[in-house]
Amino acid sequence: MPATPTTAPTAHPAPPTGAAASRQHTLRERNLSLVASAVYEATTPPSRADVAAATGLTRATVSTLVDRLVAGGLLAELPPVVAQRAGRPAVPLQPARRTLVGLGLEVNVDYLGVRALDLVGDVVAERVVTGSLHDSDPGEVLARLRGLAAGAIAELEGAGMRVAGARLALPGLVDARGARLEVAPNLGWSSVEPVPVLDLRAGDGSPLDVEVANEAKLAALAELAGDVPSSFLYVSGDVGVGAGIVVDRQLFLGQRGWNGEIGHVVVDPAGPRCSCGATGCLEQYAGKEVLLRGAGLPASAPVHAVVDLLRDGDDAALATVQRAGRALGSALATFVNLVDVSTIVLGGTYAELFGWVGHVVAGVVEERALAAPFAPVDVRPAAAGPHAALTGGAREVLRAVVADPAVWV
Amino acid sequence: MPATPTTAPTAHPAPPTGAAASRQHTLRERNLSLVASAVYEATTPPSRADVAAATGLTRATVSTLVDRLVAGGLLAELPPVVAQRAGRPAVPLQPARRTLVGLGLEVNVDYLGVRALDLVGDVVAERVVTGSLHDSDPGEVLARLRGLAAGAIAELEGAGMRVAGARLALPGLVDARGARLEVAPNLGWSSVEPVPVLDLRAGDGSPLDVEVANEAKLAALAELAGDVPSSFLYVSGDVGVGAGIVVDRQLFLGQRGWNGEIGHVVVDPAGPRCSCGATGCLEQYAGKEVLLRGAGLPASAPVHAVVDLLRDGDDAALATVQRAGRALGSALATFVNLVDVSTIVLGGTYAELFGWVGHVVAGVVEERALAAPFAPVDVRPAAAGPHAALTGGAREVLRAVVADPAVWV
DNA sequence: GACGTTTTGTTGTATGGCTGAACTATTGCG
DNA sequence: CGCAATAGTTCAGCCATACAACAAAACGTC
Repeated sequence: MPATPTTAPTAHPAPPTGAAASRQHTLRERNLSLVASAVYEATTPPSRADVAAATGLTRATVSTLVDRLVAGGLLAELPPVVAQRAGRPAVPLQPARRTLVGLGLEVNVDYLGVRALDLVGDVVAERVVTGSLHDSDPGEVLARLRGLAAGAIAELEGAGMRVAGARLALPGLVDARGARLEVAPNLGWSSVEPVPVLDLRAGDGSPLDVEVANEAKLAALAELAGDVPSSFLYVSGDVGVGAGIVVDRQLFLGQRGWNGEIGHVVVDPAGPRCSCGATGCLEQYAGKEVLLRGAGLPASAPVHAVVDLLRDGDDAALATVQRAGRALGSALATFVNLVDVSTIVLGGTYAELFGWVGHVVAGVVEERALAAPFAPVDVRPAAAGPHAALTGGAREVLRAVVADPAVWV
Repeated sequence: MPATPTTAPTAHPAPPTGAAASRQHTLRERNLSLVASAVYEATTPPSRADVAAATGLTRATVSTLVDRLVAGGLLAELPPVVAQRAGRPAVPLQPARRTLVGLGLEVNVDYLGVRALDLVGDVVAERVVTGSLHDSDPGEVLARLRGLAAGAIAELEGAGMRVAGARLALPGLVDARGARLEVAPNLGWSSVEPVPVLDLRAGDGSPLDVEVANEAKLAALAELAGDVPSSFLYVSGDVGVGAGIVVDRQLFLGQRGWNGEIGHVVVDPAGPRCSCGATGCLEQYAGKEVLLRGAGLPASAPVHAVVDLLRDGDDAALATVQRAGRALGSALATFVNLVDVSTIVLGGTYAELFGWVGHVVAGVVEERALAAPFAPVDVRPAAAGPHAALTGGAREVLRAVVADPAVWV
């Protein structure tokens, strides 16, 4: 720019505005990513010709790109299927198995764990340890997590796989660069930089790419593995209530990745006081501990205990869950009005209680969402299993690989 | 020369299968856009060498690209300034004046109008007609707007300018393609397709690229002309209350562009009934007509009348405005928690009343926004003048031109 | 005021990556 | 068995950029 602040005149300084110049090399990187994505996102293993048709590239170009990806261990050729039509049989392509893996890490209030996924989505390693981490010591907990992760990495590399990186899910506010946890109220952590503490390394000693992210956001990404629309809202119900916004299969993060804090939406200004200082926050109606206590159970009981009470037709449990459903519905209607998505995925606690809260939430949302008459809002339970954030974190690493495969070939 | 309908990505969500193959031609288009943007966004007219340094391209490449843009009427060379240092003096580059223009159109409750901006941001044509359009007939009103626009287009083309396209701002829900207005409660319109009704054409008869968008969102874009951070929330206070979310200088639209409907956020479930069917919506506390009536004025009075009362220390006006400020603050805190931005720009009615509502809003937001302790929320009045959506619409057209200049050279 | 220095902008020539068309490979079908 | 159909490969051509040398237009300095 004209008055370039501090640019050295000699070297190749990165452009300040983020948009980089396109050279021929850029072109190849983009098309490499395009081809990788086409294979990665296809429902049936496509041939080179299929990829060419899907991307608009010529078969010649696709061939060279595919060859490179196969050599780099990102794609694999399957044995040619017996064709039922004329012509040379196609060679189906698939993401490679057991070559590159992504690591999902998580520290949450009730457990900590590691999960590794390869490019086809298979879980190739997993270690989960349960136990309360309420008001725990970050250094001590992260050291334990480091142990779990190091074990998994050693096991994976022993089996000939490369670890592409890791994502650490935490139930709190994480800064923009994915380096620093500002605060996680339910863990009792604040101002923690977990990456250097974890200090994860590959077998050859080279440091692993590790980034921290919010738990609800990574859990949202786990849903993308299943049959879900390209835009949705994921609500993670636990002790706190968080959310992830996915638009066009991509996380929307806002300015600093601190969006989706639905737990502190005002449900009723005259409601009970919340730990955040305000009154009538959603968490005071639909937080896990409030739900448990409302059903007459200790705050540390498993959610399944509430389900048992509901099955028995317990009045207190039913009333509490309905009250929570109405509050959640009201908050979600606000969310839908402000963010505009037509699918809401209820995860965590709410997935378990879906049979009892689902229709209550859907009813209130339908009533208050402005766009509902034109596009009804679909409320559904989460499809990803337990510890969804682990899967989401691992998937996120692999997504980054597919989005920029040049580094790995 | 003809106003070719552009396929450039506009303010609306891209189709799902976005990524296209990159060929050499793509490369040139991208770099052309990069160079155009560099000049367009620079604070001081940069030289070719400055642009090369900023983009990372070589001076040779920048030269050929700039030459093409100059020939196409997107850039202009300024007379070389007398250099105060050694070396051949640089030729400063600027967006071209009076060559390509963007058209902003608007139909709102109190007025309709047209405004044309050229690439340097000068207003080169304007026609605004005031008068109530409450419960008006779409066909009749759009015919009047068509007259205004056609007059402006003829005037501009008479002066040798090309019209690149137009954006029509409407106070309601607009569909994803920017073609159809679903509903605009305060106009009493629903299910309108304004583009064929307007049927705007260039002098040679070729159809103009016209897209419809929400008024608050286009008004938000108008703020980008001034000194505003790259991410902010714009709130447009009028009869209804809408908002635009800008992240990284780009509108965030959600799945279908229906986000930001803050007017129907629940402030108090026990509050008054709203026209949308629910109770206690923000609009019932901070809508323009509620404000006016609360101050003892007729609903059709200008906002300035309230300012006069406030200056005189009128108790009813003061109480009403403070109540509105608290409600708005509460809704905005929710917004900030859900979307994560640290700057709130108050526009429309609230810009005029800023001296009285600003600190009230800021106080409530600071209290309820979860991230406030780490990053205080800045609440400020809008900088763009009246009818901001007109400016925003025109700017949006020009942004699309700069983002894909290949069509216009 | 001639000359070296510095910075800008403009020539060439080289190179990398994609296209398009021709070619080979492998099947089904009559 | 020959032909049509489809998949994948080879190779010349093209296009946009990089790189390097050069021309242009200032300043500084003795």
